[in-house]
Amino acid sequence: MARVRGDADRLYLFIRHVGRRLQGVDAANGISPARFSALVSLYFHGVNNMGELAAHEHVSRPAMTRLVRAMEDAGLTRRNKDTTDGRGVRVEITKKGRDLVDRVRREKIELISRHLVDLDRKTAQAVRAALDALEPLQRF
Amino acid sequence: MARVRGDADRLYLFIRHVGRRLQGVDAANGISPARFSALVSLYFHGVNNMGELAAHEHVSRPAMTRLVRAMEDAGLTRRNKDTTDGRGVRVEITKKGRDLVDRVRREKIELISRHLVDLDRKTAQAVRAALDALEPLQRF
DNA sequence: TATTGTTATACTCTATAACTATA
DNA sequence: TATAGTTATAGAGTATAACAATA
Repeated sequence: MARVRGDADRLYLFIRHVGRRLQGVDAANGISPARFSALVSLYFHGVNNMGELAAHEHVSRPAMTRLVRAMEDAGLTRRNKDTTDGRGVRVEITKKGRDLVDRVRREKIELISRHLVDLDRKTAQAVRAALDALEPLQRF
Repeated sequence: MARVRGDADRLYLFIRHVGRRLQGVDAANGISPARFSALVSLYFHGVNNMGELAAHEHVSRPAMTRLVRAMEDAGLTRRNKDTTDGRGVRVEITKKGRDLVDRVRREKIELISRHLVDLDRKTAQAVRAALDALEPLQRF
């Protein structure tokens, strides 16, 4: 058990440090982590209703209203009325938004890939096995 | 190489999701991620000079001044003059601060451990091997 | 009445520029 | 002059409460 706690501690520090480093890529591309994250939800997760988006991002609805307005001002998203519910708003990612996500995502993956590409086959398999095993940790 | 990029993508998403979940532990303990991170630097990394602390946390000095003041108001740190340089400030973590870090850290590690403890021996070894291999990713 | 989204308000974190005190 | 730290100011993100429009 002491060993498990040691591993958990290492994993925690790893996530903290690498996570911080990846945020730097957002900044270098002129987008905040909060906006980038919302944009990814719009792009890949098919979430485009305002309230759903707030829930998906674990953020209050007023906060999401502001994020969406900022993204809209930057030309990254568009806003449409919900035809089935007069109260609702559908948020849509623009081409410019998709291009930005593609670019930032590519840079982050490159950054990580540079380290993975040098691993020998056995170690690469260990990384894959670890990711498989740790997948449940992502659910929340 | 396509495989490496796929692994990098999975690792990126893993860090994003688990990182967000761990931040919730800070909030549940009434401390912001920024303050908790600075407190950890004071506790474990022997950094206690104001400017050093700002650099270590990748934050401007004015921002660190505010974080330290807030932690001080909460009784988590103490402030001493630097005896060798009249301009300098030494920040010291209090018992209350150490207790908080211990508690939050324990909760985060427990959260991760719950998933690691169920792994079979071979998978646990894969996780360790992965952490060893990915260590260079933490340097920045 | 309940729900969706917005506005109002307030607090935290952040950076840059200007300032004070010491080196 | 240069450096350590602070204060001043401004911008972004966040939440809760109060509100509008629609269901």
